[in-house]
Amino acid sequence: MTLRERAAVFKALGHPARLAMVERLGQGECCVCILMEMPKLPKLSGPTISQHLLVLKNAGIIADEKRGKRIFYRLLMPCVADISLCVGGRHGLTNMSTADL
Amino acid sequence: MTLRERAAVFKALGHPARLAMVERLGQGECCVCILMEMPKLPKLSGPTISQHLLVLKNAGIIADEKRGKRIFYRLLMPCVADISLCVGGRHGLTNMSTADL
DNA sequence: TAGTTATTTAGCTAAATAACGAAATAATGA
DNA sequence: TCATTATTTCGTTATTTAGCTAAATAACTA
Repeated sequence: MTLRERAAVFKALGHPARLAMVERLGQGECCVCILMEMPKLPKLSGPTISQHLLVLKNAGIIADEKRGKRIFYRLLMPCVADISLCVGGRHGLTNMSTADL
Repeated sequence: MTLRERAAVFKALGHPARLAMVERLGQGECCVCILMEMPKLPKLSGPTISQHLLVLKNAGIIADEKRGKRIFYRLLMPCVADISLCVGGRHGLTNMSTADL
């Protein structure tokens, strides 16, 4: 993975709406309809949410799958959910676990 | 640390030049003059480098200190250097060490 | 003091991003 | 088949970002 590609991953995470989505997806896959109702953020329109999801998908962070009328997204890089802990908390990764949430 | 602040950290890391600088600073502090000569990137002008460093500083990722004629930068969040490993490599953080470079 | 080196600040332009509403697509249910 | 629901695509606008050159600042050296 090149420097450029790594930077693209961080860039994709560099928006509050997208980071919130990724943190939510860290708990397990969910459909767009759920992501559209996350209370963490000022309510964004459907199209805007959709665009943000596309950005994350293009960076290789998430993948989508259609099931019936809905589209479900899931995290392809589980570590990015942990990264938020690292950045948000003590500044070292060693001995970190999800219990630190 | 709020969602917004965490996102700001990722945003700051989301440019190849800045990510390269952070990865370099992960090996220890250095002055701007060194960062300006990193071979990893297409050569950027001094002012451009300076602006990138300011972005990293505003995000709380690095700090500067003047010593004589030079200004030295160092990493305030050592974990961000490790993050690059996580994103670039296998997608989990457990058992990661610098040997994985 | 004047000159040199290292770095930042200011001012600008071009390109990228974020957001929206309207329209399109796709799957289901009546 | 027609309407409904879930989501994306399109077209537009406002804002932000990345890069440059020129000028300013700060610390050393002759």
